[in-house]
Amino acid sequence: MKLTSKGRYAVMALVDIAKFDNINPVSLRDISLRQGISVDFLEQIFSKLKKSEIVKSIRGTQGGYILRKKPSEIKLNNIFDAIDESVKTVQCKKESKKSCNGKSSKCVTHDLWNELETHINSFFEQKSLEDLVSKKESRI
Amino acid sequence: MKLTSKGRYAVMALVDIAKFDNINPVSLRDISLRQGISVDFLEQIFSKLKKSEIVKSIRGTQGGYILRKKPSEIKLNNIFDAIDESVKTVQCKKESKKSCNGKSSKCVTHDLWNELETHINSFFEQKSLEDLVSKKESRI
DNA sequence: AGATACTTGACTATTTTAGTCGGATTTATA
DNA sequence: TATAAATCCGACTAAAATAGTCAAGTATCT
Repeated sequence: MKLTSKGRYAVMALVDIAKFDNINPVSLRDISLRQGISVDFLEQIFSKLKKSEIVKSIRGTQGGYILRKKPSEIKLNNIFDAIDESVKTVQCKKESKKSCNGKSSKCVTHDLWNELETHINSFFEQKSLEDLVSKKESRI
Repeated sequence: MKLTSKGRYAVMALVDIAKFDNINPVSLRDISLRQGISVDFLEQIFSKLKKSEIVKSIRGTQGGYILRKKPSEIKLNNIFDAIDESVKTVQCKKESKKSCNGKSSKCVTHDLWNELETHINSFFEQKSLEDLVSKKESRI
């Protein structure tokens, strides 16, 4: 199991924006320079973040991106969902009851993977951008 | 983040063995038929499980694999470590203090990923094969 | 001897990842 | 109004990882 760059970058970029107020838009170029991520790649990521209404874009000179919500209201799972990088432990989502791996009976570890998925997601659901900006480890 | 087939299969296969006592060896062919995983692929996986001393092999007719320890002593993290499928949230393992993503300062989300890794691993460290064989949800 | 099963290592097709590239549109400002 | 700075959009691609397959060998039981 590993985290993809896209997921890591998305969070890094949003933390970067959150740190610089939510009044002035932050350009991808600035994020690129500060975080060391290519502008082209950031564009791809932000296209999705925008569709999911996590950020708002302002075009033209002096443009950039602004968070649509307060940092405390943006949870990590919102971010991962937006860029389609959510946790996937099993393939059989559609016909979860019928077939699992081509076998007719539910696979022996089916419940386990669901549990794992829930466990990881609970982490993402608790962490917000705010937790990352203020490095106080507010929750314990 | 997603779980690979190799990881999923490894656990499925070991649960399968655990279910059939630890006295008679279980052949890969049997596991293959019951779990729907190709024998060739299982061979790859078991080669590693053997190296990590999770299973013992018995060659020849009526041969197969046996667990080396009690199901309660085989934790999921042992399995994932064995097949080299552990959780990886950051690349910068070696020089964790010096550089992160090519930048000189520690990246803004560095601590976050370590936390995530710890969180996921704690799940793997608690779950043993026994928990999966006896579907009683012993914990809680 | 023959069948069964593990052992080993190389090979491969497909998919995913991690970007890059080109061109278009929008907008502030000089 | 021209220009520069930005977002927007879609196609493209090299490299790596995934998910196996394949072939040939060795050990062991009957």
